[in-house]
Amino acid sequence: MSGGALSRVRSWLASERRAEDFRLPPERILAPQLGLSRAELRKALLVLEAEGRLERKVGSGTYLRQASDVELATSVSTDVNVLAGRTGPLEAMAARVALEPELAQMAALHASPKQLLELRRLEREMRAAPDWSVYEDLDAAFHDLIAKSAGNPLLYDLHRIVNGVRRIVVWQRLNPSDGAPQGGYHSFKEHDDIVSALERRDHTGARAAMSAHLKSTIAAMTAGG
Amino acid sequence: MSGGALSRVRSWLASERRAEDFRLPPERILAPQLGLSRAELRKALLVLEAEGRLERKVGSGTYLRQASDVELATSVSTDVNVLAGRTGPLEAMAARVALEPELAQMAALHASPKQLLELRRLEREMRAAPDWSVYEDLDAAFHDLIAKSAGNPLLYDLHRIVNGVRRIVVWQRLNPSDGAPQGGYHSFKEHDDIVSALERRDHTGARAAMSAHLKSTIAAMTAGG
DNA sequence: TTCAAAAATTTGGTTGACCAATTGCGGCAA
DNA sequence: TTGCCGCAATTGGTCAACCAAATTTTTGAA
Repeated sequence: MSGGALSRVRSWLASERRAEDFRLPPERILAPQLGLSRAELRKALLVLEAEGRLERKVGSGTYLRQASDVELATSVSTDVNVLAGRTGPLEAMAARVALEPELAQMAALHASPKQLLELRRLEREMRAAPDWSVYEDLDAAFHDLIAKSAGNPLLYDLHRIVNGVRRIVVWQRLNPSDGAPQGGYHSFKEHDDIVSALERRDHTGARAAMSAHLKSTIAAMTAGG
Repeated sequence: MSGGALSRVRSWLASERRAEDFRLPPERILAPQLGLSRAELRKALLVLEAEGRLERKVGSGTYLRQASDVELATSVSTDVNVLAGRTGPLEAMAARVALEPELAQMAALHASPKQLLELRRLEREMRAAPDWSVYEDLDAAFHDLIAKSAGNPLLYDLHRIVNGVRRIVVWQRLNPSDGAPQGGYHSFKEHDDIVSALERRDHTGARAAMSAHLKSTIAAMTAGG
């Protein structure tokens, strides 16, 4: 299926806004209206049903689900590759600057002792990473655990999207022959500062340490580092 | 298609982890392995392809795409109803507190003159809203436009998810007989302050005005307002 | 023996016929 | 007149046959 049928059905849905219990015309009628074969239409409907956008009942019809609310977000692509494709490194960083200081602040208040131990362990393993790919895995896990420790499920989900996008953007720039981060790599001390602030339960310190870390990362990126 | 075929294929993929260029067995071979008809398997593969998980090439085969990165985000639920179901009002506000001051700051730098005129128009219409449902529509559009004006596609997408969740959470609390916002409603002045700062291109002022607006909203919520 | 073109095979994609589930209408009994 | 049941029509779902694209093998010429 080319994306054509799916986008055509989406466009049609957007132009045919109805109440949330809107019943679509039968497939055999809608398909020719949209210039599609019934099979093509069915594929698009299948994807939309899997997205939770529609409900299809044999013998009854196909119904739109809670259109006004679902539309608001279902047009948001969570295909991380698509998001990464339209996100530059600095844009990804801007999203991190928005989310991660807030998450660090919340983590200082909510992290469990076990989570703090794990963060300290990850911080140490990053210093010993044998190459950049291992370092990046550990770095993503480090930031993911901070986000999880914050205790806000919605913010955690948003962070996971951003973390996924960021990883793809970073992988596009990594040269596998670049070896490993050296001992003076700026992030090592910054990660230490973050974990120390979390351990002290210093929420403003944790926020400041995370902001400093991200700004330092942006500076290194814009310096071509 | 019951969810059975799709989840069966997902489980099989999870147990058969391979390198990112993993080529799946041909449909005619994999279907009987999974106890599915070829048609059932094809529907599951279609959904997974739409999610960006797979790439299917006629005459060549079906390939897994960047599993380690895609997995990071595909387990994130973007069904706004599901997200709303596990998000309380204060948690939704925490997500807004993280995102919207940053977006307001960026909007002050990037908004077009046309977008500023539209924001001013929305701000005025909100003062005249005949009931809460109209007010909420305008309010969502107001915040959506600020997010769009910021010029960062990833942050805009994140905001749309949050805005969708927030709308559902708010609708659960709205009593339709509550009438309309009164003339002294705190948000009226706060929206004015935000738009004024944007018009002045005052990015720190815009950030502060948005923060104040959100804190005021939280205070009203926790006071039972 | 090697290389290029043609043929055969393999793979995912489409189609019309038919199947399964639901709805609505008409007829009949109380 | 009302309620229930059976049947036909309608709706989405499945299937085997066939189609389109890519890959592999075979053939023929140099």
